[in-house]
Amino acid sequence: MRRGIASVVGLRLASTELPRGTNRPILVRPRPAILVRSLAGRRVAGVHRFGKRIAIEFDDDETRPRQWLVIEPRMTGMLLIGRPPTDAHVRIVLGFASRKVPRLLFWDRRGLGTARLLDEAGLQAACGPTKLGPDALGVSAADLQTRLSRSRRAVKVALLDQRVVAGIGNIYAAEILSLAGVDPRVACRRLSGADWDRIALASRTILADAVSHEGSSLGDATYQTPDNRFGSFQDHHRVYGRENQPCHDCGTLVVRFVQAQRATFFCPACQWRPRRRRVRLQQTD
DNA sequence: CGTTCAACCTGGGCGC
DNA sequence: TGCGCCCAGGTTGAAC
Repeated sequence: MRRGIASVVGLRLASTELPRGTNRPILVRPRPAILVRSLAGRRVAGVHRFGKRIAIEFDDDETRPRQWLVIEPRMTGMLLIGRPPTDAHVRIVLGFASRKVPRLLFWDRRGLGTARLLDEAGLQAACGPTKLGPDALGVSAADLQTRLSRSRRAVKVALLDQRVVAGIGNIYAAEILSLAGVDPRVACRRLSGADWDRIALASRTILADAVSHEGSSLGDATYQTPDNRFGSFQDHHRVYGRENQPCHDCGTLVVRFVQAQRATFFCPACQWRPRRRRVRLQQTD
């Protein structure tokens, strides 16, 4: 998404529109009238990604400090230079005086996304290390181990915590643990160093692979790149969305269950619980 | 500290 | 065809 909108860098804003949402408008800060005025005539100095968030950076000028429009697409939000899937649900239209890139849209069907114009301190508070852990595309086993080795949380739930590691969502948490061969239900403190090695490697591998396939475009969240290409990573999913279908590695049927109010998919044969260290009573069968 | 639940929304899919 | 449910790449805060 970030790379797809990089062509707006250097362009100057000619207009900002916030079309009325159907029911409730998406969360925009500051309120629309002020946001529009704050953005008028600004030049885009850069586009950045912090975990799942995109930050469009605007130069400072005589009256205004350097600021960042931080966009959280959440479930169905997309940044588009091309056409929106529907005319409804266009939330923000940034117009540029450019033939090549006349506009950048934030489209969000469900409207759960947010957009906030922040100064340096606000950016730090929203996207700094207190809110976001190391990026999942480059996370190391040591990063994960120092944050989670004493945690009692189930490893899949912990991987979804953006303060632990930034950028892993529900699809990729399942895919990462599948590749790593780790049971999503296991408490973090039960995992070994070798487990963390495999999880960190799987995180980097799965996300790099997903990015190169331009994401997963499935039913609800039909992701499109900013220039309207659909992702294809859904065709490479090991477990996500594959309930009752055979595991590609062993043929066992993929299981779906709910964990922290989110669907979890895993192969119960390839992703086993580690044996408890505590001695168990002998079974007398 | 960890888990569960509700809330914020729209719309596709499914069973009846 | 219509209706009611369940489900969905997310985050937050309250309650237990």
